[in-house]
This record gives sequence, C-alpha cells and structure tokens, in this order.
Amino acid sequence: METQLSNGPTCNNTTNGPSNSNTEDSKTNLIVNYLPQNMTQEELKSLFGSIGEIESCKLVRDKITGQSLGYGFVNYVDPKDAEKAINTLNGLRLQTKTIKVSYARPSSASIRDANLYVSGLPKTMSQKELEQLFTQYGRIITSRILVDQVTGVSRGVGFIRFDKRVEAEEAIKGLNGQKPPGATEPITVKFANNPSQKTNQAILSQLYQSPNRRYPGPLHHQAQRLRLDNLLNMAYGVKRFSPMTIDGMTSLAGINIPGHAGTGWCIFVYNLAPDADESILWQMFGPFGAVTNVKVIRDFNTNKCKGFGFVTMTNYDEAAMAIASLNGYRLGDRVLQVSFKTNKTHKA
DNA sequence: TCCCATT
Repeated sequence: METQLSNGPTCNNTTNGPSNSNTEDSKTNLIVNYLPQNMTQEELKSLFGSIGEIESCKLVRDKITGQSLGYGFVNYVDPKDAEKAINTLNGLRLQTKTIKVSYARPSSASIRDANLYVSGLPKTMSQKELEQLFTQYGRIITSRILVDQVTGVSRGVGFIRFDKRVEAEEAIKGLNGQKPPGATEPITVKFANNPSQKTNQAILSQLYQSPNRRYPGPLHHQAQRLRLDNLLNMAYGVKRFSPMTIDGMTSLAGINIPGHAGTGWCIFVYNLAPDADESILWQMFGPFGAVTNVKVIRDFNTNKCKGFGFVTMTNYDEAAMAIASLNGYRLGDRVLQVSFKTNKTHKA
C-alpha cells in the first residue's frame, strides 16, 4: 500500500510497501521528511498529536550545531493513528516544503550512508527514468532530480537513496562512468556528501563573502566581531536574537536568518459563501489560539466574497490544531477546505 | 555539480 499524495515534482514516495517486516514497530513508527528548517520538535508533536496519542516523537538535529536536519520520527500508540497520519499529513505543504510521511524502516546500520549523488545526467531524463536506471540494483527509497529554480529545467544532477548501503555500492560499480541508454555522455555515480557537514561551510562562506570582507583571516573591528558572534550563535542555535539586536546590526542586512518564522502562520480558507465576512473567520479560528489577522477576499465590483479568505495565527501548534479541526468543517451548506497557505496562486 | 531518510 503505497501512499502517493502530491509531494512535489522531484520527490517520490517509493517507500515502505507491505514487504517490510511486520513488527508492531513498523506499524506505529513514522518518519517525517522535508520539514521546514524552523520547525521544532514541539511543533512536530503538536501537528501529529492532532491525529492521535503519540508514544514518542523526535526531531533529528545535527549533533554539533543543533540545527534541524529536516526530518523526524513520530511513534503512535495506535497503528490506526499512524495510518491516519500518513493519509492526512503526507503531502502537507508547510512554508516552502511539502512534507513526506511514511512508515519508518527498522533502524539498522545497513541502511545508513545509502544515498548516491548522480551527475552528468541527460537534461531530458525524468525522475522515473532515473529510477528505472537504478532499480535493478536494489530497493529505491527516494529519488530526486535537481532543477533550475527559475526555468524548472533539469540540472543534470540528482540523488538516489537505496534501502541498503550494499545496494548503493553495487549501483556505483554498475553505473559510474556508464552511458545511460540513448545518452551521449557517461554519468558519474558516487556516494553523496554527508548532509551535516555542509552547514558549517555555508556559514563560513556567508562570513567571508559579506561586502566588507571577502578574504579569510582574523577579524579586527568590533562590528565584525559582533557579526561573527551573531552568525555563529544563529548558526549553532545557541540563542535567538531579538529583532532589536538584529536591527542594530546594519551589517547583517541581506542575510537570511534561519529559524525566523516571519509574521505568523498564514492559513488558507476555501469555499466560503459569497456573503461571508471577517467575523465568521474570527469566530471559527479564535477559539484555537492567537489570531492576528483575518481577511475575506472580495470581488472589487460586487463586494461579494470570492470564496476564500486568509487567517494569520501566531503559534504553529494552534494553527495546526485549527486546520486539523476546521478542514472539512461544514459551514452552512458548504464544506470548508482549510490548510496552510501555499505559494501557489489561487485563481478566482 | 550535493537533494536535508534512521532516532
């Protein structure tokens, strides 16, 4: 039973069919991938706790920096709740991410370091074709082709994660330096970099590529020292800086602050009646927690609601609870659709 | 040339 909800064009769900060992663990323990960088373990627990009772929950963090690695585990008490979580939360879009929810495989050393980096792919090769090339070597857990953010065209590089490391090793032996069918150039297949090593390099390049300082070396000025301290603190998650501190650091302008959630969590409410007004949104969402803004989108000429609106809530867990409770809610003769707002444009 | 899938 494969779960195939929309999970982005370059992300598959080739995971955990019924061929897995049927231990109790495999039926209650879920892995959650592609979490937003700023999501905390408590928020993860809140979101999944809205489905049913959680036995344990863990957000995986970098051992050194404490930064979220973007995935976590949720272990339910009841296998039915685990199944329900997959059915209702897989493919959920949070900020820029589309989360993936699937059964966790039993933990073992043999499944670690099974991720391959593939380059030199024909630009025309699809994700499915990439999988077809690699599937002879083992069970593919995830595959991905990187695309140019602007044009959407393949960059000719991608990833294949196998179930077992030995499968990945065999794929390297079999495919590295080989030409895929119809291709003119050979591809390179090697183990992917360890994701946790990357964070530090990104921080260093931020430090050294800031406008006043392009070369590595000792820091002399007070402003630069402060900037270094702040960057390290932010990067290593030691503390969060108040907006005041950040405003005072003009040299920080242009640097994206990890973990900054913005003004709140925007919720998209669809299928409102033409005569809906703001008060109904306050009434519906207010009981779940702090609501800072509501808006009903209206037609400029008729002043009638165009069928949707937005609600901004301060706290993630309250927003998640409101969504879990109000999505599918019957308002009059209409069934509402409630979700976190996406970046998609909603045409009227 | 590197996508955050094993607590």
